[in-house]
Amino acid sequence: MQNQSANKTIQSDGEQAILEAAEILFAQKGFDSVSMSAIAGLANTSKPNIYHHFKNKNDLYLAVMKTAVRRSSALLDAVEDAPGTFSQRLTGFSTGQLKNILGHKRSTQLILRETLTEDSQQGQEITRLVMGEVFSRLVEMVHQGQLDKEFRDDIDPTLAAFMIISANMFFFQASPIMQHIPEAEFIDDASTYSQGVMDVLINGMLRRGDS
Amino acid sequence: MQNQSANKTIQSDGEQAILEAAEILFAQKGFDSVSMSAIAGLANTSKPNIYHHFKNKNDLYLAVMKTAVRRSSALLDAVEDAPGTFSQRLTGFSTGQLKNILGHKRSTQLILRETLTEDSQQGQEITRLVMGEVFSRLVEMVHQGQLDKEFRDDIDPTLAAFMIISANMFFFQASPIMQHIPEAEFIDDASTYSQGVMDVLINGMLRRGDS
DNA sequence: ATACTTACCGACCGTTCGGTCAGTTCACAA
DNA sequence: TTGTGAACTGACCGAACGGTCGGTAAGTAT
Repeated sequence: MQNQSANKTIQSDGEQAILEAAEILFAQKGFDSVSMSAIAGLANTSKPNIYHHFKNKNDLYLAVMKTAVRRSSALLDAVEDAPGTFSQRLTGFSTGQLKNILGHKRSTQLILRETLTEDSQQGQEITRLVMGEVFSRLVEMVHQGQLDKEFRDDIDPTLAAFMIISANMFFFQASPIMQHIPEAEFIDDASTYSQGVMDVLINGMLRRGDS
Repeated sequence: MQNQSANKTIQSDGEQAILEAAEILFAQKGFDSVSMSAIAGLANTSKPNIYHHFKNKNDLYLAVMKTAVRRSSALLDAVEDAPGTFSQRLTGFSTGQLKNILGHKRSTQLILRETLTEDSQQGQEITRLVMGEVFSRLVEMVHQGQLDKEFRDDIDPTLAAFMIISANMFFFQASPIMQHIPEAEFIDDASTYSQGVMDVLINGMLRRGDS
């Protein structure tokens, strides 16, 4: 038992396999619906070996969440300081976030699932952390756009940011269901969707009399 | 054993208590995290009595979902054929839906939870049903607004409808987390939120040169 | 009174759960 | 070669799970 209580820095091969298997299963079915035996089976190891690396089921879950968060917030920095108008930068940020979400479906599902369970104090804190990060950057960007007289002054920047995030998150969440609703073709093309959403949103935020 | 397999028409007092307890717990923790004993305890009855009314745990869950859906779609008809511009009607519809969501948090949480679990074929069908209902009406309303030359022609009505729903759903879902983010004051006032969202959205959809 | 049905319950069953224990394998340092 | 700690495992534990059994209490129709 080397590094426990989710203070990971270096993982062995076996530990990595356990984390991956756990992430897959936890994202698919949720905490309680996944047994340690199932994780062990998918990771091609034994149940006691999991307890050799993690002190209990909850500790394993937290470790999975932490790696998910780390991965999610890593890809965020790239799109931040692009050039162009705030409309363009905002659109870039939004499409980037959606691409990020769809590129890490398991992590997203994991985090999104936490928003629906009242208990698990720790899980909600983690969620708040990763959500708050994206949120703050978006709010700041919108606010700068207002100071630059590009966006209307009478809209709440936090609300605008929230709308962008909600459009992306709900797109991900509702995809499997919307797939079966024939009218919604946009669900199959994330970039078209992102484009359309930001078109309406930006158009609604722009000052009148600008380009 | 009288009426089983979720083909309910009339419920006795005891059965109603079981359904209510089950709805509360299922919404709070999810299917697998709730034990039949816990439901029996909350309903002030015994576990075997639950099996007298429902043939198994899954049947009970489906029964709970059905009553939730019935309640959700009932409150929908009121706001449909209001007078006014399409902008006003759309705003009314949206605020009505959000009020409906917040007035039936347990049902909403139950349905929202189904969107995150891949299995449970039946549950997803139910979700698709109740979501599709709202969705269709919204799409039709936006489309009419376009034919009336009130809204831009170059936006996808299904996408606009989706954005409205996503704003409402994600508001509900993210509330407990946004509560702890100080910048987001709008989270405490649903009607202000709804107003702000629809302001941006409608503004983004309006034809230029109209009032 | 009798017979039948419905609502309900204590006790119990087989199974699976999270978690433990004693012990093995193996790499590597002394 | 021996020692040591980390990686790993089969067998097992008490507890809790979903579900069943036999039976009771109460209403109701005959």
